[in-house]
Amino acid sequence: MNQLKEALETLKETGVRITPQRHAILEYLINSMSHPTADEIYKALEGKFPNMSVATVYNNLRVFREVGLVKELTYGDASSRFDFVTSHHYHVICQDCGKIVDFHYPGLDEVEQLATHVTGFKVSNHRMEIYGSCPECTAKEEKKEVQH
Amino acid sequence: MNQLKEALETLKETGVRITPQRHAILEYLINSMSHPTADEIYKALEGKFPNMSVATVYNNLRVFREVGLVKELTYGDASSRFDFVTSHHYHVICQDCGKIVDFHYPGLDEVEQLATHVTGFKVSNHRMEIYGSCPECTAKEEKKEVQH
DNA sequence: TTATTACTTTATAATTGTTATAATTAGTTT
DNA sequence: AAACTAATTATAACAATTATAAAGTAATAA
Repeated sequence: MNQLKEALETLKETGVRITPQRHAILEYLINSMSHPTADEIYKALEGKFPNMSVATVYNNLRVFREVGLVKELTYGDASSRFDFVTSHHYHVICQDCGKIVDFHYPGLDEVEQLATHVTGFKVSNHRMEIYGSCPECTAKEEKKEVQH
Repeated sequence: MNQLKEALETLKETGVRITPQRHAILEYLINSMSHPTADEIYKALEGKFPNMSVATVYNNLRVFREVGLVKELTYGDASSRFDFVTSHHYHVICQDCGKIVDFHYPGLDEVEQLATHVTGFKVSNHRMEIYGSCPECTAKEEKKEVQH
């Protein structure tokens, strides 16, 4: 149940030192139900750590990613978003407002297997995202249509 | 058969002017069996168009994307790669050398439908990529193992 | 304890992919 | 041809991220 405790345990096991900053970043990632950017994390912890550098946030997010605690979701020019890894899930992303909603679905093992077979790759993982318009944005769009 | 001709036809239909630069970029995208970055395209066409600006490449790739001729694959900080849209296919990406291989697979309509149902989003499309190690890199890796 | 070493954070500079801007050129429409 | 619109160029700006060097902190060894 206590994800933070488990995460800290993982850090210990992998020999990653648990600094106050790391603790805080992890805690924030777990509690935040959103998928924050590095900058959002940085700003959120400004109160607690007035001297913390942005680089620290980036460094530690990378550390967490390498240990497998955190997933990085990249979007070209825009900021990456970071997601504390819990169970296997995908993301549904609103193309209008950028909102990200978790979407639980069994892993696409079949696809991985076929890809292995067809390409000869040693497949390790995959990424899937679903794009569309969230209910709120869809509603707004329809309102506009009516006014025309 | 002639993809370039079809693409130019699409441009005409959508009222996008066919400039020499656009023609060349499209041609390069279609003939290149790789998935070039904007910069690669820029460099490849330097000979033909010594005065062409990088901005032109970016602008036109955006135009092509908006018309649906081209797909943009974003990777966080790293350069986007651009893929001329042919039939529906996915990509298998080597995490060691970055090679991208096309992978034909029926669209994941089922997943989109479920996402629509569960999240209330108006789903328009999805993105899937498979990551792993290509045969060449796997071989290299195994060679290393033996030497240890 | 003290000395040594390795890790971490901080502050800042540098890098890089991409976009915005303004001026120029080319194409279209009247 | 004149007026208008779109496209290209050259350059500057921007924003996300990373590299670097200095300073701080913790772990280990003597």
